[in-house]
Amino acid sequence: MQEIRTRFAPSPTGYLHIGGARTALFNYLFARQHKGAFILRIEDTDVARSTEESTTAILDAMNWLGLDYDEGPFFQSQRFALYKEHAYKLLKDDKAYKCFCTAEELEARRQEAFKQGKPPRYDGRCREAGDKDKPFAIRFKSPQIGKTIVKDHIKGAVAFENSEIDDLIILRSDSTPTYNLCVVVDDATMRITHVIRGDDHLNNTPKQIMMYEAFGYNIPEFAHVPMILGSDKTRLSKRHGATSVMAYKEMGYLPHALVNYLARLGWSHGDEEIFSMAELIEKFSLENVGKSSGVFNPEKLLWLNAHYIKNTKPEEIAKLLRPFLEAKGCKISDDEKPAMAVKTLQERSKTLVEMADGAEFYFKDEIVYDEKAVQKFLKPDIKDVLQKLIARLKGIELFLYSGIEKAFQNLVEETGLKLGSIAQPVRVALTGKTTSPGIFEVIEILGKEETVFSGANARFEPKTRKRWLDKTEHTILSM
RNA sequence: GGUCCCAUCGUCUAGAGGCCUAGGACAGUGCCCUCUCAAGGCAUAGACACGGGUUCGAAUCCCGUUGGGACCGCCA
Repeated sequence: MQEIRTRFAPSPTGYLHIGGARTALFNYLFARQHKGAFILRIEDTDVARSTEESTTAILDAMNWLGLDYDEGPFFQSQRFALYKEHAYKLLKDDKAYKCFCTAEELEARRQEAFKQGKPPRYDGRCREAGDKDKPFAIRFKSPQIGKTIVKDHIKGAVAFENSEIDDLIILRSDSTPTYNLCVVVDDATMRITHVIRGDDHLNNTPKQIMMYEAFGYNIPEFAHVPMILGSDKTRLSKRHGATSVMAYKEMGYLPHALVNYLARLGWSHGDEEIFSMAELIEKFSLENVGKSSGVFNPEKLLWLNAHYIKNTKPEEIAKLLRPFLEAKGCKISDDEKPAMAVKTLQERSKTLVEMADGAEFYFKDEIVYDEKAVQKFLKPDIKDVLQKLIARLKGIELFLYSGIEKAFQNLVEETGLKLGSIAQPVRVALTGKTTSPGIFEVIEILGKEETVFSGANARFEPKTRKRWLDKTEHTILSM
């Protein structure tokens, strides 16, 4: 049984985008499932547009997504000799010819054809031109009779009339190779068995098949996956929001949430929605990739992200959260507190950015008070109750959830107040906001010292004071 | 303009001729739970683009129409 080999072949002209990531993922899954090899190839034959930064960005993104490759990255720019050799071989075999038309002439003819509403095809005029003492490009002499059938794992058999396919340039007049030549040479020499790529390449495929045949190479299997569209059903672009994979990292997404989302965009396994990487590798199949293009739905991605935030160990989330907290100026000393804080926020955060916002107060000596919240909940008439609460909290030996809860309950019984009318002011006093994790857990994590002290120092005047006061500063509640 | 691809709820999709009064998920709506915000639970609304065939029977097969998309480069 032959080894399954797939490849992802981005061109380094920008960051890794959502569509590319999905193509990479499908190739990765297919290779892993068949215990084959996943190869990364950088298609940088267009020297003018390719940049090293793009290559790095793509590598970073793949690494973040967990798409590790077995071979590569290979750079086409380092294989020019090989392509040139192939082009000249075809020339020698009379399967290609020199074209002396200039780029300008070609462009003018194309414009003219468009104007007349005709297909802008090359007319093959240099096929019989022979040799001239002029600069030339090399064109592939594509067979003009018969049909070429693309047997595609997703689209089925797609037939093209050979007469519709024109002679494409494989070697530019500056001796650099073009895309179609490179892909064929590389896929053949790298022994790629399955070419899984976007269906924008479907129309190129017959040309490539012709070249495989001209070289006498085996034709790989093809699978053309449908495009990803934006909400208006046009090709996904920046207009529709973030398209860069790494932008999602910055927005606080978990890599596996994106992976899971991308896998389910176009592929399905019955009614299942949640897949671990291991499950994806086990269950993925090209047969279950849909034929139609799909709209990228940020809301569902967000839901998946929330799901994984909820269902990942707090310690792991804490690790991922750390840079987000530090970006907000939080100083993280120990490892225990972040994990505890995370635990209280997992059910209420859809992204790590959101979680960092919610966790900020745990880690800052100074918190920002929401003015409206202060005015609404920290009224003087609550001072008395707060004072009583502080006294009770002070009396707790083991400062844990159950004891704290009991302190509140006792106070509720004693004062006849509703829990809410006590909890809300305390929440504002401790967090500066009206929304937070459960107040008992907040108090437990903050600890006795900080709770009692900041509770005592809670603002009752709309000044710009922060929660944590220096011990020497005066307190509003006299203690 | 030519070639090619595609077509089930708003979105992702299940559906391989009878299991479909079309299932699930996200988003929406309502209720429950509740110290806030969430999460969760329950319920609800919502689709086979259209027209012809084939068949006892079609979301499923065929043809056409319409609508979307991709490609037509000395870009990849």
